[in-house]
Amino acid sequence: MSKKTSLQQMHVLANSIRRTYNRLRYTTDQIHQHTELSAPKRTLLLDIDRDGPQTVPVLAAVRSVSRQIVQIQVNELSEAGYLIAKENPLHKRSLLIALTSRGRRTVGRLIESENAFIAELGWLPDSDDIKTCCRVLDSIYDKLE
Amino acid sequence: MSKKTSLQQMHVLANSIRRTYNRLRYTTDQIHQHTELSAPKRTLLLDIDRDGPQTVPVLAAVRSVSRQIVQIQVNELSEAGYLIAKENPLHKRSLLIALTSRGRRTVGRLIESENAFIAELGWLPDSDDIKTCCRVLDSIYDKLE
DNA sequence: AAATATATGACAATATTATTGTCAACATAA
DNA sequence: TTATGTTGACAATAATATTGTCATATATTT
Repeated sequence: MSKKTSLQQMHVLANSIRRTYNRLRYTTDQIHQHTELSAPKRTLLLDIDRDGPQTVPVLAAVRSVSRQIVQIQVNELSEAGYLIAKENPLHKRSLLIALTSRGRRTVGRLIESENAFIAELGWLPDSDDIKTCCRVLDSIYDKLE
Repeated sequence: MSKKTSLQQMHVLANSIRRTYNRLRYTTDQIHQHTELSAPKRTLLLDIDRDGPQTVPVLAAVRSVSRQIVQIQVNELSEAGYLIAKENPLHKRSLLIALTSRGRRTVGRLIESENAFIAELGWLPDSDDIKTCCRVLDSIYDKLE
């Protein structure tokens, strides 16, 4: 496989990532239309649910966006009762943003709704292929850090 | 492999897609910082370069966004001399949006810059893995249509 | 310990992206 | 031909995001 061809493959992959991301966002927007949660806010809740309480600057770095916009989203989600700032043993000023019990219940419902949608779709990619896909995407993410 | 586990895998994959997409956008924004082209505009140019002239409604559908915002972006890119509307043999009113020669040169430079970045990075995923990754992402895109 | 540099959260101003809704004119289908 | 749908233009608005500033707390260096 020539280097040129691999480069071309990467452009094709980047395109697939982009359009699949957009369609995923569109589809999940539809699924969660009745909630007050936008795509970035759902992402924040899901990230914190999966990876545990984190500081705002860390959440921003993971998402490759400015810390200011994450701060705003976190503040709004906190006001709405989904998130709460907890003491950070490693840093007295930068608090850990955690899910409230309401936030946890909401994340549970989000995941449930998406699972129901997938079930209705009646299709999933091959399990090993999913693993490969995650591995490739995560390695790209890591290399671009 | 139980159904439950596959569902969980899908959530993990969705997360990998989202964060890799965001990092790709951030990185390419850096690479093309000196140009006047935002990420959505670059995407439009690249899409038209790869798939040929298309109508605004089709470009919007592929991207899962409203036709109005695509119309605006196309109009701005046309004013800037990157795109031009051409007669559509299949539809007298909905014109085909095509690259101008300036647009083609610009796309060439975009791809060149990204290739140079990848070269500097000195790393690419395994070729077969890229193929698998594209296949999985494209099948998800298709199923969610 | 003191001085310096950095990080954080709050706030403001602004830009960009995107949605929704409307309209007139045209195109397509019945 | 008539009915229906599509398209591009325009407007109003919302959401997302960047950039910059500031005061203060934290971390680092001397």
